[in-house]
Amino acid sequence: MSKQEETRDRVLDLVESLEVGQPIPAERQLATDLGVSRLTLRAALDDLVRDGYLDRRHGSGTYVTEPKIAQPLTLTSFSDDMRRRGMTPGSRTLELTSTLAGARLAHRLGVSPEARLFRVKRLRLADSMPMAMEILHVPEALVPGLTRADFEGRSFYELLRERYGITVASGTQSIEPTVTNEDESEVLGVPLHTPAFLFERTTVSESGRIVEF
Amino acid sequence: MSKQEETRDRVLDLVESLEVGQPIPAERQLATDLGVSRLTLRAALDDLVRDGYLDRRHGSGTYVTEPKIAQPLTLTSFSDDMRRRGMTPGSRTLELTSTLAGARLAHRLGVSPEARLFRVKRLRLADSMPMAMEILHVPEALVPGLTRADFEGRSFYELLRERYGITVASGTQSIEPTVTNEDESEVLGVPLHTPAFLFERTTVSESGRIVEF
DNA sequence: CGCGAAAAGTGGTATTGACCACTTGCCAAA
DNA sequence: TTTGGCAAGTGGTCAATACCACTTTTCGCG
Repeated sequence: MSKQEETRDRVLDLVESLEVGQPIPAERQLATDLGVSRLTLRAALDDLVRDGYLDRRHGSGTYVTEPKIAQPLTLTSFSDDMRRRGMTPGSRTLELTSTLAGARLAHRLGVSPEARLFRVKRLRLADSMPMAMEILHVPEALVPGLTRADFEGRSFYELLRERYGITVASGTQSIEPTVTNEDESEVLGVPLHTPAFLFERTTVSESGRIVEF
Repeated sequence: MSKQEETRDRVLDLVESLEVGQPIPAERQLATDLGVSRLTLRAALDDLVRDGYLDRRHGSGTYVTEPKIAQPLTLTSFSDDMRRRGMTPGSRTLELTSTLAGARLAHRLGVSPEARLFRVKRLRLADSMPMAMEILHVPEALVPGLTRADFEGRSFYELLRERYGITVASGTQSIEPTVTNEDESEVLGVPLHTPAFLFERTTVSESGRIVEF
């Protein structure tokens, strides 16, 4: 964890504790508060601005932006979406690990930071062409005994319903532009820094439990 | 012109004078050579790496990459391309100015740096939706008396043929990913830093003259 | 009281110096 | 000759400082 990344997270915590439209402390002030140089802080802020959390105004200050909502997309699975476009969906599971939730994810999922989560990294295919990379976080308690094979050839939502009796009730999805990093470029087979979209989805089950992030 | 941009251009000149695969001087060396700080130089190099001119290798050096060729796209105009996709093409001319060629453009177009060029900035539409922004550079000598209206409602290639008797013989096009800057975001009506593709096209007329960049 | 200039505070950029992480190639020891 | 480690050179990161450009606020002058 580089100092810049650590700073980014610390600032993000601060940002989320503020109201939308409120300014964050000045760069010089915040840098000394966090014990880092202004350069490092600025690099961290650059990230947050790029990710849409903050808005810089030269000569004025840096402000918390409204949460990115984008389009309130209809809640569909990737599988459905691709089929509608006349393509054959598929997926390949790159990684299925068990991790601790940690502060951020725990907050978003509404579980204890010590709760264990499945972290699933999937490559989504359309007509056998890599289309997207997906990272799911699901509390282990909700889907005990999940295995890698469970993800092949079916929608995750179907799996939830048929095997665990969990019906998806609602969800919100945000979408933001980004560019692929090295790892992503490799698995997707595209050049470095190919533009891509980052989807962030939170799904709530019928029983009110947050299922997926 | 900020120092960083100026540095970028100077390095780009250097890069284009080197063979593909050759390393450029070390950052510390190059920075003192150009009389700028290493940080400034690095910011310039970041740009060039992002644009695909250079490849950094930690602990080894920074190397000139192969020229971006992408797909040897079939030579089509935007108009044709859109029609093939079942959309109605259109364009809006945002800007039509007369400029001096300058060193870089002169080299690419094979004209004198003092030659005057038309600089045409067009917004390309598909079914009235902004799809792309296009900047053309055409030597004035080739298309005397070009006006803004000439660009509306027809392909630029058709215009060349019908009015000036210039038939496009061949062309090369490269494509690279980028994100929109502030100006582009505004005219295209998309959020800042939306991923986009940057097309770079050089067109050669039947008589061997380079027409467009 | 109104208004314009100045001042203070903000982000934007650049410099210098230092240290770390990684790669490469040389050279001595086996 | 082979091999291991070490040293030099590279890009990657961070700190401290300074100055510039812009915005907002303040305050004095009319």
